[in-house]
Amino acid sequence: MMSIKDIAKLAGVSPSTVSRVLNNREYVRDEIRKRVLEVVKENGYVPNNVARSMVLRRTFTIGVIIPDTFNMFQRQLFSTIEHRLEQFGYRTMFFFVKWNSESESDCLRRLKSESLDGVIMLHEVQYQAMYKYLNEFPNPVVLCTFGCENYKFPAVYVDEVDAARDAVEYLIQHGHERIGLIAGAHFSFSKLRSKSYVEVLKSHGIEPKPEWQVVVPSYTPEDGRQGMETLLERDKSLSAVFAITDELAIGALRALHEARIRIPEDVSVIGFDDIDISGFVEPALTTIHQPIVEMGERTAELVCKLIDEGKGAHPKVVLPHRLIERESVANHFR
Amino acid sequence: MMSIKDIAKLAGVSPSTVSRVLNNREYVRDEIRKRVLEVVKENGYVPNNVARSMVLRRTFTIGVIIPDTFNMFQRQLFSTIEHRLEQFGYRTMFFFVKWNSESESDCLRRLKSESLDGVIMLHEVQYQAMYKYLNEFPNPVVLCTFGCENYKFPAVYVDEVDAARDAVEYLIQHGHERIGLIAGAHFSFSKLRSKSYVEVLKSHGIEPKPEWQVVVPSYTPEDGRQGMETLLERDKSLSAVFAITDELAIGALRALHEARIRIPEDVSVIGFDDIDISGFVEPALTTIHQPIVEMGERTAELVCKLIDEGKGAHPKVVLPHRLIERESVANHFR
DNA sequence: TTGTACGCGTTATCAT
DNA sequence: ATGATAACGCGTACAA
Repeated sequence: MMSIKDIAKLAGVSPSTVSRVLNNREYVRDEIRKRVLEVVKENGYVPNNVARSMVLRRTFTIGVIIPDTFNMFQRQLFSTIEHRLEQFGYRTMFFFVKWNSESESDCLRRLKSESLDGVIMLHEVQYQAMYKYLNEFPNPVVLCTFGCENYKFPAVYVDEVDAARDAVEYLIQHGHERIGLIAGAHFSFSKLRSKSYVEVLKSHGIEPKPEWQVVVPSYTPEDGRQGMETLLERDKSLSAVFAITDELAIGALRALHEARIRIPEDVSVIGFDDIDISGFVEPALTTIHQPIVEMGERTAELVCKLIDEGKGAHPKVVLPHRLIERESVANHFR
Repeated sequence: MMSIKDIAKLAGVSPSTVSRVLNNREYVRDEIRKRVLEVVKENGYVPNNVARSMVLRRTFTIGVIIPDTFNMFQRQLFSTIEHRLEQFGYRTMFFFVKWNSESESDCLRRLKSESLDGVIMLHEVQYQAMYKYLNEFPNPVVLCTFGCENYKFPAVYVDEVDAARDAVEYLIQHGHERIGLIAGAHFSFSKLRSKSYVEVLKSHGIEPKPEWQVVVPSYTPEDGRQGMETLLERDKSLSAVFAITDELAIGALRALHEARIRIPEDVSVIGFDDIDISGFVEPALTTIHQPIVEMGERTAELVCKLIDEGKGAHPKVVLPHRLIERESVANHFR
C-alpha cells in the first residue's frame, strides 16, 4: 500500500506538504498543491485511517449499540442514523448485544478498545456496568428511543405514556371497553406503555383485569401470535387488543385469522411503531406512528453537535407521535 | 486513557512483557504473568485497537457491502454474518451503498482507506470499478447471494434458476396456467428468476405473454402492490402470480385484498426468500426458502478461512433451497 | 512557504 | 525470561 511518503517522493515534496494539501491547510503554494493532488489522483492514494486515528486520537467512529435481534423498527432507525452520521463524516460501528450479562460485558470490553468519538444506544441494556462506564465516558453518549433514570444522558424519544394513552383512548372512543394488552419483557417502553393502558382504563371506570394482560418474552410476530392465543383462551369476550409493538400486533392478527375471528368486526387490534410493513398486512394496521426518520436524524445530529461543542449539555428531545388510522379497529358506535 | 506503558510501570515490568502476557505468548514466568494480569484487571485496561492495527497491519475488520435500502432478507443475512464474524474474532464494518455511481465511488473511496482484512458483498453493485478494485484487493473478497461473471470471486448462493423453476412448476402442478410475474430492477437474481419463469412456462407449452410480466423499480411491499395493480389492470384472468421476493409478494397480497379478490381462491401468490414475516401475513405465504442463516454463516466462515489459508481458491458454494407450502396457493386440480 | 523530527500505542526483533 | 529499540503512517510543532 502506498503511503504519504511515496506520494511526497513522487511529487518531489516533503510528507508534511502532502499532509497539508490533503487536509486543506494553508501555506501551500497553489502550484505545489496542484502537483500533489495530481500525484494523489494518479496513484489512487487514500490516507490510511488507522494511522490518522492514531495521531489524531480520534477515530471518526460512532459506536451504535443495538439488540442483536433488532426488529424492523430499529432497523429503520439505525440505517437512518448510519446515513446521517456518514453525512457528518463519521463512520458507524455497530455493537449487537444479546440480553445476557456475558454479551453485555463483552460489548463493554469491545467498546473500551475502540476509542470511539461517541456512542449511541438504541438498546436499553440490562446491567448497570455499561451505563456506569458510558457515564464516565469522555465523549458524547446519546440514548435513542428511551431515557435513563440513574444517569443524565442526552436522549431522543417519544412520550411513551402519552402515545400509549392515545392508542387506548382511541379504542375507548370507538366503543371498546373489554380491551386486552400484549406487552413484552425487559424494556422500559413496555412498562411505560402498559402502565398507560392500565391508567386509561381506570380513568374510564374500566377495571383492567389481569387476565386481559399478557407479557410475552420477546417482540417477534411469533410472540404476538402466542400472546393473542393466550388472551383468546382466557377471555373470549375481548373486543379489542392493544399490542405494544407492530410486530406483536402482526402476530396477533395471525392468531385471530387462524381462529377464524374477523378483524376488526369481532376483535379490533391497535399497534405501536408504524413499521413499514404495517400498512400492508390484512387488515392494514391502525397504530401509533413514531417519527422514525426524524428520531434517527436528530440522534445523529445530536452526537455530532455534542462532539463539536463539548458534552456539557444533556438535552432530552421529545418528538411528536401520531395515530395512524387504518383498518384494524372497528367503531362500535356507528 | 491508560496505555501499555502505564500497566508496565504499575506492574514493575517492561511494555514488552505486558504485551507478551496479553497476547498469551510464551517466555513469561507464571508469577509475572499473574501480576501483570492483576494490574490489567484492576485498571480495566484494554489494548488500543488502533495502535494494534497500526503495527500488525491488520484491522481484524471485515467490510460488508450492503444496499442502503436493505430488506428483511438481507437484514437477517447480515446480522448472521456479523455474529459469526465476531465469533471468529473479527469486527464488521458496514458499507451501505445506494444505486448510483456517486454512492458507489464514495463507497470505493472509503473501502480503500480502511485497510480491511476481508470484504463481503451482499450487494451487487452496478459499476465495474468496484469489482475491478476488489479483484486486485490483496485480501479475500466473498460474494453472498450472487455470483460475478467477469471476475472469479468466491461466492455463496442458491441456484436461482433452479429455485425459481420449483416455484413456477409448483403453480403449474396446482393447475395454474395463466401465471403473472412481478420482477424487480437491477439485480441478477431478478433476471435469473424471471428467465426461469419464462422457460418453465414455455416448457409446458404456455406462452408467457408480456402483459403478464411487470418489472417494478425496487423491492418494497409498495412496489409489489403497484406491480399487482398493473397486472390486474392488464389481465383479469390471471390465476396465479410469482413475485420474485417475499416483500413484493406481500405488497401483491395487499393489492388483491384492496381489490376484494380472494387469495388463494381467485388468485394464488407465491414468493421467494422466506423472510420471517412471511408466515404471518394473511394468507400465510407459500414461498421458496433460502437458507439465510446457513448462507450467512458459510460466507463468514469462508472469508475467515481464506484469510487464514490465503486467497488462492475461489470456491462457489451452492446451498439448497426448498419450497415452503403455506396457504397462498390454491390447488385447482382438487 | 516548506522540511525535519518526534510522537501516538502497540508488537516484533534482537540483545541480554 | 525479560528489556530496549525500531517500526507501522500520519499530523504537527518547530526549525529553516
